[in-house]
Amino acid sequence: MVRVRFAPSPTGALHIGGARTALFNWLYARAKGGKFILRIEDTDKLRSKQEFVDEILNSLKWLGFNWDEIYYQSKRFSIYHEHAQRLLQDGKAYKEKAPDRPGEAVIFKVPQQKIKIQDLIRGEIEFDTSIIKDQVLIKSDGTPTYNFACVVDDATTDITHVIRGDDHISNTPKQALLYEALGFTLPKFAHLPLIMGMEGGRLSKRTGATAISDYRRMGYLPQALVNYLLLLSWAPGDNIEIIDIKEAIKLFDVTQVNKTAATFDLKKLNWMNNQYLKNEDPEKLTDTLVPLLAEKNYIDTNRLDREYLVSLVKLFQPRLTTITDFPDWADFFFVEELKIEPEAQKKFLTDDLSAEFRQFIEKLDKLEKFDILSIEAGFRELVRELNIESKALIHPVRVALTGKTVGPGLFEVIYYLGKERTKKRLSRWIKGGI
RNA sequence: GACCCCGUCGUCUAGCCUGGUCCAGGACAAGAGCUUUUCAAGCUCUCGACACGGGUUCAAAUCCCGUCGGGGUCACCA
Repeated sequence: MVRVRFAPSPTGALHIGGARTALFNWLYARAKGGKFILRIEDTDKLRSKQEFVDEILNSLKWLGFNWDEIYYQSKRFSIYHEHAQRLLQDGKAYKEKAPDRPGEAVIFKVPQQKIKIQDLIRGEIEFDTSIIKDQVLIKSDGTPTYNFACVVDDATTDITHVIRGDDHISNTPKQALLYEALGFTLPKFAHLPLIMGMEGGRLSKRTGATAISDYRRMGYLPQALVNYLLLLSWAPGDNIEIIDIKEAIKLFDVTQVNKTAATFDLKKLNWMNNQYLKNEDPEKLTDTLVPLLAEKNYIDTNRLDREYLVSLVKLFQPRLTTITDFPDWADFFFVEELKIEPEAQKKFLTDDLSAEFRQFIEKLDKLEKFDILSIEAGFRELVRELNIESKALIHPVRVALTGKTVGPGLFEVIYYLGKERTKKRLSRWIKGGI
């Protein structure tokens, strides 16, 4: 049975690169009907933090990567010592006391040989281990080193496929030597290309947000982020780009993953997010929006007109790049003190439109039905009477009502704003009032 | 520096393994237009790449070699 693992170190948040590694492991496990195992590499007591463990686990859950087993390296120290002892007894390792350190370290005698690694993605990679110096297995404070703990864990938890970042290629010969020395069978390896930042080099905080939780906070949908990550170094074929995870499980094949490092492109992620957002169930979208709106005091969750809120969400849905665009763009529906963008006011509300606005209000008052079609009919009629272009009045009215030059169709805006609020906002620009 | 990995439009990629159907296809971005009530969406179009040089071959993006370029690793970090 296929058993893969994702082994983050809780010294920081789960980032884009880690998430992609987790995704490919998870996909492989699901595709093969195997197990996806999580291993928390918390041997570094100083840098590992519980908050990061929580953060990583939450991000993984949010992305939908459910795991079948979880291990903590900090709870397995006796296992590492046991295996180190074996190597000591076999004469494959020795102890050494460094002058400036308290205890003794266990060090692996690295055999000098040529070693060939079969990589599922890259094929055969050959190394000459004579340039590798003896490796510390157990540090003088008793904690295992990364390479040692990694090998012992992968072997004792029956990992069949090690799918990890490219940056581990040079660890592979060291680990292979340890497998041999310990008498373990070598798993299969697949080294994923790294994800680079737009400026070249590894994706880093300088280049933009790297933590998955940041993307969540910024209003990205987990499906969109996963879909985007999926397209980095892998393609489902047939020019498919938007693909749901179930379909991806069917099509995924590690051996078809690219060898080339991919650059993280926020613009494409944004496009992807919009694609998912406009097809998202409005009810669900409303659910995620409610806490955000409550936080801004835009709504009172105790007396919420949900149906009304859902219609507002639908109004903006095809335009959203991120979820958080909604509170920013739809603010005028929720606040009584309308903020008018200075630029917008300058552009469309400098001329005196008292007469036009007054007549529009009269039209609205005369409407038999206050619905979108009637509002538009009334508006068109007025424009005809005034003998002006529609847009000559549409733009100023939009700014007066929303404070912005961009937004949904004006007649929908008026309908959902309601007659009273519409009149009130227009009358502000009428000299001498209504 | 040594060792290892990689090199198709600005970016993500298809094609490469199994040479010809590729004067290289799709997507994002950019630009133009349609629609129009702004923006977004949608639709149409444009721009744009096989890193370079040698081979092999009737034929190379595809196979081989070299060069150059990019990246990674060289810790008692993980």
